[in-house]
Amino acid sequence: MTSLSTSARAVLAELTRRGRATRPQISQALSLSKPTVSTAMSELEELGLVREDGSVQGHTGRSALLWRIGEGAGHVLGVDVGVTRTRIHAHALSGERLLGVSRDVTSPASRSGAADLTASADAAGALLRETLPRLGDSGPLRQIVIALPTVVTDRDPAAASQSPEVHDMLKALSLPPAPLLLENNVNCAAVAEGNLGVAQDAAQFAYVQAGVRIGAALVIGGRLLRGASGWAGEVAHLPFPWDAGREPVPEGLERFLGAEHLLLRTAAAWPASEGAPPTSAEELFQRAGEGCPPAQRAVTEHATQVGRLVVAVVALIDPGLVVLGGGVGSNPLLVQGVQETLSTLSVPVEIRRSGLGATATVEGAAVLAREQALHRLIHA
Amino acid sequence: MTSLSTSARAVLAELTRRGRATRPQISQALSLSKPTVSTAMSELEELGLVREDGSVQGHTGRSALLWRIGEGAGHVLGVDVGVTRTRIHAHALSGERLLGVSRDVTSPASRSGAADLTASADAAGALLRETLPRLGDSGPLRQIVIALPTVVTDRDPAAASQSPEVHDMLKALSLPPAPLLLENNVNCAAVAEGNLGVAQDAAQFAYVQAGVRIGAALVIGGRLLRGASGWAGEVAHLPFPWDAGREPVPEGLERFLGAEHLLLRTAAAWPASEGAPPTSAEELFQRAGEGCPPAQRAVTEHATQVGRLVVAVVALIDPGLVVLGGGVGSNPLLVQGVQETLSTLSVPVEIRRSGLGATATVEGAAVLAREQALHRLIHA
DNA sequence: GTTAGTTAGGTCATTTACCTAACGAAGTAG
DNA sequence: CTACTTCGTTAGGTAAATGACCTAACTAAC
Repeated sequence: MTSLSTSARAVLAELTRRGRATRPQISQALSLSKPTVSTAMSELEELGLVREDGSVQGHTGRSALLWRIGEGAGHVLGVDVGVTRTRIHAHALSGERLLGVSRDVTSPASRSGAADLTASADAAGALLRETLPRLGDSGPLRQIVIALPTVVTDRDPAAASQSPEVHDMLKALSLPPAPLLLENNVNCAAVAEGNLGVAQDAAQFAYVQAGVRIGAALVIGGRLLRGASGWAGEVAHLPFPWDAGREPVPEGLERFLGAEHLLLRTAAAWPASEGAPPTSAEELFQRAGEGCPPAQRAVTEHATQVGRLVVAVVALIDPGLVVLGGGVGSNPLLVQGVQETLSTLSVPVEIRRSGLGATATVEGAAVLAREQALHRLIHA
Repeated sequence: MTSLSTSARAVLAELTRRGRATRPQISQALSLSKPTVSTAMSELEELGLVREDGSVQGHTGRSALLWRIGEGAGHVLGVDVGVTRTRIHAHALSGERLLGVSRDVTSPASRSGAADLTASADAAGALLRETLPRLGDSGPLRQIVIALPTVVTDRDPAAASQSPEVHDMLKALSLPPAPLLLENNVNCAAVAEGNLGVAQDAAQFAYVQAGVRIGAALVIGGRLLRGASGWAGEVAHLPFPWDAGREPVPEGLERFLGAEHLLLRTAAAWPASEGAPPTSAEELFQRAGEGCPPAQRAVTEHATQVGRLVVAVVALIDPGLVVLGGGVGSNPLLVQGVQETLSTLSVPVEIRRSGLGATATVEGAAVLAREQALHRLIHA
């Protein structure tokens, strides 16, 4: 493809920011003259990257044509290779969703919570092969982002597939040929919160996911903080307990704050008079909401501990906003307890609960894929 | 001043990166033609921003002239308003140091460790008035950065001086008219490590300062991570102890890891057979180095606790490199202990001790001032 | 000492990528 | 219908950067 002119790149970038826009709008936003915007737009139209889409009427004066990203710009895939369920979303480069499908991972490993990537990848691969033909003509596939429930040391699959586990997973997926990036699933969920969820207005925020496992992600100025080798946000490795006299356990926080251990602790403290203890986090929270005292005690205690993790995050990086997500973290009862724990802190911070649910990860992957594809189109 | 042309800006930026460079070097680095670089350089020379400085000989072919930032580019001031000592460094925009002076703060408050900004500002103001005339003709003063031992919520003094404490401090300083920014002292020290110290090769790193007080700073991609309201790195507010059964103390970590409490704990555990316990952190570390068992025990224990703080930093943001600084933190014995504590962690990380000493903060302030001044020259 | 080869640095016509000005087209307001 | 406003195109102009070419200055080798 011939390279775009500078002004065409600028116009394309502005158009992706606005979704739909008229040439006079773009002209004013970029401080470019009308002829310059017109020639740039023609250049983009000839490549199929933009197309006319209606016009603005009702104002005085001649009505302006509206423009948007066209079909020739192509589409992207977000793939969530999850432990219990795998999901695929396809988005056009214009931002509209073309497709969203999901499927359970049926494998013995999925119940223990251990990350059996191959089983998940098999499921995702099958789903992909059924789904891709349904996309029809949506232009070229420009980018795939795969969300993984593991630390992603190398986002570039060429480097990452030197690890046999990743290599096997990629083979099982049998992806169509397109640029590919790997990303951590918590990072993806955080991106979704920033673009589609409750953190859209925040310049920076922290995302803390509490569920079967516990993880965090940081977004600063719209960019993920990945760390020197992809380990940023892996709070499972925090020393816990952290006390002067006691030796902390490696992976201590994971064992302490994960859903499984929450249930074990709850069961241990459960009085016989209340019947059988809850067998899932959902049940525990439901019974706490119904006023069952031992369930309330367990939830309060757990919220306090998650709150201390949040305090640590806030004291270190002062995100201004913390979004709580995940099966346990997005529960309103938990959010309230976390807020109380934070009240002693002098750092100003807001807590919000995620409203995106289980699809946050795929949506984030799709957003990242679209961003990456647009970046390549615009800056190269 | 008339505005610079685009190519002149690019040439100036490249020249500040390289210090000294020839036109062909710049031409190649920026992919600009030789005539373009030459005209841009003439433009800069006419404004006094650059000047010839020797030539490169010994190579085959005609020898190229070397260029550097000139005197007309002016100079900047870094001011460290410290609790016990105040320092001022003046740097030319070329980077070379013009002046470095310091003075003790004589005030009752300085001994208790409480931040009496006014006393420090009085001392800094007096030092400034004596020092400025010595600068001679170094061109215009383009930027002042003041390092403060407090949280800096607003770097812009216009906004910050709404707080009476900051307002009084600025009044006591009676600064010459020039653009002014405030910055946290630990942040400044971290910048110094990244530009002049042991972190020059690191794309990102964390700086942990342990001394009378404890603080941290994060540098990502050459930029300070300041947080939403300037509280990033204020690890003093971390909950401690952090245990399931115990209630953490607000400001707990500060009380636990500060030098004063290290000495109190050491004295409490000091056996009568060893004579009087150490009265300063320097003495404690010296006696530990000489093989005194109770001193060694105290140092080891303290290193373990600092190590756990470092583990928390690493688990959250994976900096890849952690620089230990401050009166206590930069001691080799402490660094060793921290390294051992980190050995259980699966995140790859390197620990280095700061070699800059007590001037790190001013130097960082001067570096920030120079960066800011260059940024304004180049991008406006 | 001389000459060949290489690199620095300047001059000038040309291209590129914008801009402003002006005008017809297409809408609204009265 | 007339007056007015805004859109979008055409024509002409300009500043910045380029490529091609030349001279200057230096090194290496004979």
